[in-house]
Amino acid sequence: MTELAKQYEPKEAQAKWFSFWEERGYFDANPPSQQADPAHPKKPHTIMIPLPNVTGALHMGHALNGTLQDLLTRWRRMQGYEALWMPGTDHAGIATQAVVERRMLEEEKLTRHDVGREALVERIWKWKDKFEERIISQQKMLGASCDWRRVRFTLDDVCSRAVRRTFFKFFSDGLIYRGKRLVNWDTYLQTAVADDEVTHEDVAGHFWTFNYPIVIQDAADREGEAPAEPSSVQPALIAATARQEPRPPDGWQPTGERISFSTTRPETMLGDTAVCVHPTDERYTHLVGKHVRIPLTGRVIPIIADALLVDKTLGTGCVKVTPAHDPNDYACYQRNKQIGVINILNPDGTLNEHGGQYAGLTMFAARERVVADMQSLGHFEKVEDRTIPLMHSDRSKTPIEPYLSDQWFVKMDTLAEAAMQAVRDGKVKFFPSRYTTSYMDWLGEKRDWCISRQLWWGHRIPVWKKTFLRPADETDEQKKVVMDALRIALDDGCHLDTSHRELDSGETEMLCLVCIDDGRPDLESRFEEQGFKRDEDVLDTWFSSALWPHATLGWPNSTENPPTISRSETELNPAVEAADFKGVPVSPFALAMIPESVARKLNILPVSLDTDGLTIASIAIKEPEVSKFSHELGCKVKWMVASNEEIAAAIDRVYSSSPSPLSPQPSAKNQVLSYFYPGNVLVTSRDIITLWVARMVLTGLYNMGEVPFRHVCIHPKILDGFGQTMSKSKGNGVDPLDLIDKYGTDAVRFTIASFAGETQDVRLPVGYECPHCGNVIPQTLEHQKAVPGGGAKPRVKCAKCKQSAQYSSPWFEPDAGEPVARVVSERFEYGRNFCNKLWNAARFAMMNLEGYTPGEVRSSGGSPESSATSESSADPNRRAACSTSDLKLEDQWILSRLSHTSGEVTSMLGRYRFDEATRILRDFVWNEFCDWYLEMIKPRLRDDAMKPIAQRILVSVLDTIVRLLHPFAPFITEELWQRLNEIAPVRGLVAWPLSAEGTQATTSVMTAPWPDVPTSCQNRDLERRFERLQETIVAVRNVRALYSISPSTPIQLHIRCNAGIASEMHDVAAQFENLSKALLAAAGADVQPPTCSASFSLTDADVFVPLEGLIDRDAERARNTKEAERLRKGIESNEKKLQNEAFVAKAPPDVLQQTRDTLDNYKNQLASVEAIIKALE
RNA sequence: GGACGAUUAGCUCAGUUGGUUAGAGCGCCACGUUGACAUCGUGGAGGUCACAAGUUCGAGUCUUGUAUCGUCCA
Repeated sequence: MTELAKQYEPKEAQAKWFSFWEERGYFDANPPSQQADPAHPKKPHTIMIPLPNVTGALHMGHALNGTLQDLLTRWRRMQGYEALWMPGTDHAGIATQAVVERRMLEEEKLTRHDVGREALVERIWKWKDKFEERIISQQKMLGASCDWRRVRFTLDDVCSRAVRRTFFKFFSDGLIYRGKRLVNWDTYLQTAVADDEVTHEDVAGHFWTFNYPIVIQDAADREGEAPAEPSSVQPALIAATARQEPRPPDGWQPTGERISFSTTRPETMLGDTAVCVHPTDERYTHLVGKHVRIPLTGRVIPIIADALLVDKTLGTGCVKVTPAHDPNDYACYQRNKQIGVINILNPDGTLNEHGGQYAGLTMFAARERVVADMQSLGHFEKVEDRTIPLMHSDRSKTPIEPYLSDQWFVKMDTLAEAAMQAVRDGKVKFFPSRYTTSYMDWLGEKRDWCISRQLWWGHRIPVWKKTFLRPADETDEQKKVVMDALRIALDDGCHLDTSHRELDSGETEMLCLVCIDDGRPDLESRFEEQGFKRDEDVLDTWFSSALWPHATLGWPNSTENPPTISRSETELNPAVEAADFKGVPVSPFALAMIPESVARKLNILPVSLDTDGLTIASIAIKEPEVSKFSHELGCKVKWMVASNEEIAAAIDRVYSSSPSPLSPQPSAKNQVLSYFYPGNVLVTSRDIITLWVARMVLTGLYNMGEVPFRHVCIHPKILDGFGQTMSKSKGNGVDPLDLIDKYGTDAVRFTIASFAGETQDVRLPVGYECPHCGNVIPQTLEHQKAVPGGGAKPRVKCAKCKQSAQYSSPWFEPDAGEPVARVVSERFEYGRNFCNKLWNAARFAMMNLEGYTPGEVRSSGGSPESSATSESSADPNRRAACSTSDLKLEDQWILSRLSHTSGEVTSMLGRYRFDEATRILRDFVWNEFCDWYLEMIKPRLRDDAMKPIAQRILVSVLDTIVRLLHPFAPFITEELWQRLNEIAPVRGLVAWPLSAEGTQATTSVMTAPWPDVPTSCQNRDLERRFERLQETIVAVRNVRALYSISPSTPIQLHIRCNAGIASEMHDVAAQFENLSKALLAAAGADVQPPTCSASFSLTDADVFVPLEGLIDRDAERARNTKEAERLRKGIESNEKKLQNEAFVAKAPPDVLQQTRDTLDNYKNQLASVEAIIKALE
């Protein structure tokens, strides 16, 4: 047994234990047939990770989210559940494609159209591989106990099948339709983006007022005839230049009257199809039904009345209507279809041919020309400044254009209703419950879900289409061709949908849409041979994430378990030679965290894990790979040449050990799906309740007939020090690895868990640590925003050492070789200090376990049979039973508190009150176990006769603390568990055994049972007596502090109290000496205060400390006078209450009694204090 | 514009069905280090519970309004 270091070294523990757990398969969760005892399967516990995007690295939000899930998973695993935490990542359609496209443009000046669909997708896959590995390695550094064999990706084969089948089911059930809709068009990415993917920003803009001339048809020519309806598109009328006002169509003459309207987007007038007024607006009623001419195009459009679109009190009371480019106008069009729709926009955001002379211009350029031209034509009235809400794409950060296009939709009415009902029925519960509202409100709108995206990265829509032109006089031969084409559709694996449209020519256009099910490539080629073309669009990324809870478990495959990655697959590539490698020293922590797949790819070999007291381990690595390696792991490596012998030995060692492949598990049933579905709890943040949670419930019910999880735990968000949400665009993100590096994983996890209550979001002020002097420089908004301008990287200045340094920022990589001020946050010292306290408490315990013998403690009067075993008779300290009467006050007290604590922690975890659980544990360990129990047993540990029982209680309590803390701080607890196993492999007390199996400690704390300390250990009365002891000792310490009496100077104690208390005081007299160097000189009712003593009045006792020559009578009198004042105030307020008849009449009896008791206590204490004051005069 | 939440010590946050003198961590002040731990110990100072009205014997807690901040949805 080596003595523990004085300080906990997180990196050593982290390096050792993660691979220890993973190699032994502790993270694996298996269906019953693969469990140790298939006849008595464990209960499943399932958590599906909220899949992170492969867009980039993890941030604090992920760290919080992951910590809580791992905590729950480890806790349930210890409780005996087969606990699955399913890992994986999301392809994140738009986000990822946008990142890759942007980078490609910046670095190679290439657009996606330059490289083509296939090449772009290939590039994105490479990006995905890189970030998926990085994300997984980050999660492992956090200690994530996911079943890593089951890691899924939303675009992998398993998930793809689920997507394909779901789409097919939706399609066959008529829940998917294709329609023209006004969508949010991202002109940069050239795709529709969902409402949820746009942000609203107020920007400075203008509000122009123009007018259109009223025109009527030439009365002379058209008398008595209804005016010809102008066709909606009249390109022929578009003039070559706006300087010359285009001629109106034949027969339309201006009346000289004009109608004024205001707009923030003048360029859209090119797509106007009407002018609209309020039906009750008397200023305009005479104009309704008449027409205006758009000066720039000459097009004639009607004046209509619509009560919903127009607010007659705003502006001129008249608005232009551009159905193709404004959501409200589009809604108006749907009520007034006769006005038609003109789309003036190309997908890239430039004007199309309907823009006439403005075609090819961007919307912004067109706006300037339109305003100028309207002005020169005399139709401009005025312009004013105004802030206008402008939608921006969350992905490309460019302005959104409302745009009319063909999209795919899912009908939401019945699906949403089922998802709402599940919550109403209590099948899904939110924690905290208030989040139910946002879920219900959003689903209640039942807005159809636009699922198509014009992207290349994603699940391609499995619909093939072909248009057939069917002449009005269709011949049999023609009909046969069509029917032959369709006949092949009569198959199980596909579903046909047709729609017809009459053309002006009299022909019928028949659009055939064929959706083909998963696993039918034969059908795909048959349709393609018939000239059917697959839809170009891909699905909204939320479509696949909505299926996550069942797709990852292998649905729709009902006959086989989903494939897992066998650990043997991650063996190194044997085609290597020693000469290829160089040794690189890294921390063993980093080494242990190298993802296996990276190790394989980069040919990394662990040369040595022996630390030899240094935090250095070596790996062998191919030289050209070093920079890549450094980048992949986000850690810095220094060169150190390992000897060839060392490397050769490492290669031998690695390759001579034969891999042990997991045997494949054929099964006629997908047990994984049936066993682990539905999940228990989803842990997520509130901003995706609608986008993701609601949709998972919906698809789970639709595909599985069962909700995907019972509980939804919504945790707070971590904000920066200024109360802003952390985001890339704000530059205020914090990399959890910076914090882990500085404080250790356990400290970060424990602190993070302490944030997770149910009330509100939490602020995390951070600073930069000066690399020169270690001083912390608080982060400012300027630091967050600073980006390198012209090459020079921004720097922080240290107020202490006056030097400056580059700092970690999401905006830039600091220059190589530069000292970097990393992000730190004092708040994590909470967790770090606690870990250190725990470490040292355990260190102390283990230093005092010399000669420990396992033993039993029975309740008083318990059967002594086990003490009759052969070995116990020889040595009374060995396996000897002792009864609770042999236990000291402090032993019984700590067991009582431990029972209370373990019960509370379990209860709080069940309610997802992580903050409360950490607080309870910290208070117990620090304020009770360390501050009182350990201090009180020190004398006994030095006494061979007293030692055995103290050691047994100490081991049991420490053992329980380690187990209770394991889900919060896995690494330190494993380290302590292993150390404890060396010195005390058998632990536990009979009254409360380690587990049903016995008292032998498990090989890992991960697999130890969750503590269930019997409530019979609790003793409220004893705790109260203990509190009196504590109070007295605190009072004595108080005296010492007041009179600056050094702790080594012995003092005397005279206690005036009743006989019962006096007897107790004598029982614990040794503790007065131990804890406060105070000798109990006298205790009893007749104790007289010694002259010149400092005095304290406690609830049931008066304490006197004789201080001959030390006492400052004035100070003592002042202090006691102050105390008397305080008591008088208390007496006054309580008397006032009791004099209040209404209070006496209405307050409940217990409150009344409590008030009376308090008053009595105050009065007694005041009497004592007054006596003390008198004695001082 | 709607919904939800927040406002408590210098900072970051707890505070249960209304009921003693409103708590914690950090920071601050004083004292202390041969003995598990200075990432420590002992003691202390520090709050009109955002504001206003109401309900109640009694309000940090319940109601209404105001202000400020945040998030989500329009």
